[in-house]
Amino acid sequence: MTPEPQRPLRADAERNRQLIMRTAERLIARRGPAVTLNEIARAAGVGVGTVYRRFPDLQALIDALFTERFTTFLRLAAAAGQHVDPAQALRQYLLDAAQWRSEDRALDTILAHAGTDTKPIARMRDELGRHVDGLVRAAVTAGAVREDFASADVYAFLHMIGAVADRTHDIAPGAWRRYAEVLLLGFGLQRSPAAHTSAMTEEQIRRTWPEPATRRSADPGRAGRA
Amino acid sequence: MTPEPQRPLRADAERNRQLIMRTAERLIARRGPAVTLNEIARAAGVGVGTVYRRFPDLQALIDALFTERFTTFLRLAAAAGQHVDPAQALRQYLLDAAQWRSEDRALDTILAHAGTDTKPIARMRDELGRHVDGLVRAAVTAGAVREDFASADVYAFLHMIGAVADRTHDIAPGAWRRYAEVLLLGFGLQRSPAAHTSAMTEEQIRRTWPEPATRRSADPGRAGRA
DNA sequence: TCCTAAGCGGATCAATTTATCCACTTAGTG
DNA sequence: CACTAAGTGGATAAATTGATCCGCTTAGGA
Repeated sequence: MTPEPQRPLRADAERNRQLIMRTAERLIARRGPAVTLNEIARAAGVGVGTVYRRFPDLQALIDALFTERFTTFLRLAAAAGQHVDPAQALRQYLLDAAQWRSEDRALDTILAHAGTDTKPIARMRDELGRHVDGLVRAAVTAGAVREDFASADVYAFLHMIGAVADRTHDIAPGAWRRYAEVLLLGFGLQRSPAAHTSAMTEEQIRRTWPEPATRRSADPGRAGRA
Repeated sequence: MTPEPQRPLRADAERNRQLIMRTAERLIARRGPAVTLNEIARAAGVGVGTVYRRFPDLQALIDALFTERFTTFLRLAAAAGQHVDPAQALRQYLLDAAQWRSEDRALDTILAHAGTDTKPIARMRDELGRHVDGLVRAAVTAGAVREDFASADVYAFLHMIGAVADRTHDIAPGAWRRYAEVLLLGFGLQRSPAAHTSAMTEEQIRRTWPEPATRRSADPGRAGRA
């Protein structure tokens, strides 16, 4: 609930808060939303009480992580916006975000389980929306993408790349780039099939299908909370 | 474990087995891997004992559902193979599988959580692999796709479409088609940008980002069991 | 240095989940 | 129809999880 406490935390408390969040990330990356606050406390080497005092429940912890993540999206969008060439700008945002998405193994769970109805989050979402919209509009106007390209395509792009990245991370780490390239081509944001980012080997495919998993968390883990 | 009992089940038992599986699908589609066998029993209107006798645990139930699903993949691949035109064949498999993937809301969870090490499943996987390989090789030979197109791209395609479909199902049901088209274009399996399958509206985007979710199931729900 | 508000940790309890067991019912063969 | 192997359901034991509470410790201002 409380996004940021008014009185700053005592130094040790703040340290613990960070420790808890970093530990939670690690655990979430490994086990998905099935993690437990008690479990996180143990892994972080602090008492359960310490965790529960700072984060009433797992939801609150995930929301906090979500806010951090969202900030990163904003930063990337702003950075990309610096480019003078609209095509470059859009391409950079897509690729930077994709790269980050492919590296942060906790991101999917965090995005999927964050509560999204709080005021500050709504504000950040609007801001990101504006940034992305700007990038997209500029690129379309400049004729650098197919003319029906829209913001939705940016989000879809990231979801798609994320799906591939999550399933190939341990097997063929760079594999997502191939699909990023294919999508950019399909969107008309890139012309030629680019340097061969080759497909995966037989064995790599086998290990991707179906992908590993953990129980707990509507991983289709979807639906439910909404 | 037991994939198919040797002595056929008594009629009423078989009926209950089906009832349980159909109920489980519904519940999994709605709540992801967070479902409980007791919960399924209640929803199916049978006793817990009945469920546990047939399926020792949730894993067994999911494995059974997985086998059914895999059979469907095989059927689609075989059907697509009938086409004389290799381009048509590959395209049909991709689109049929994608459509099905977008409709079966339980599929992602089932694929993500199935145990994959059993003999019969390995056999089915090999068979599907051969089918898909055949489709891909024929299309490449015919020059209907970019020459570095590989089987891995087929699986990646489905993961990517699945990601979009799962997140837009309730909001913009046909949205996945747009991205299927973009991917086909990017893979060189299709030439022109096709009839405008337009992007989503502002409001639709907002509701997709981030998407709804349920706890439990490493949805990131990933990693863990492997 | 002293004092106290703030923080800490983990024993402990409530709630939920998982899974078993067994007295009762029923399909379906002879 | 009668008999029995097969199946049924749900009360309940065991295990796991979620969350609180409170006596002890400590940061950091006066």
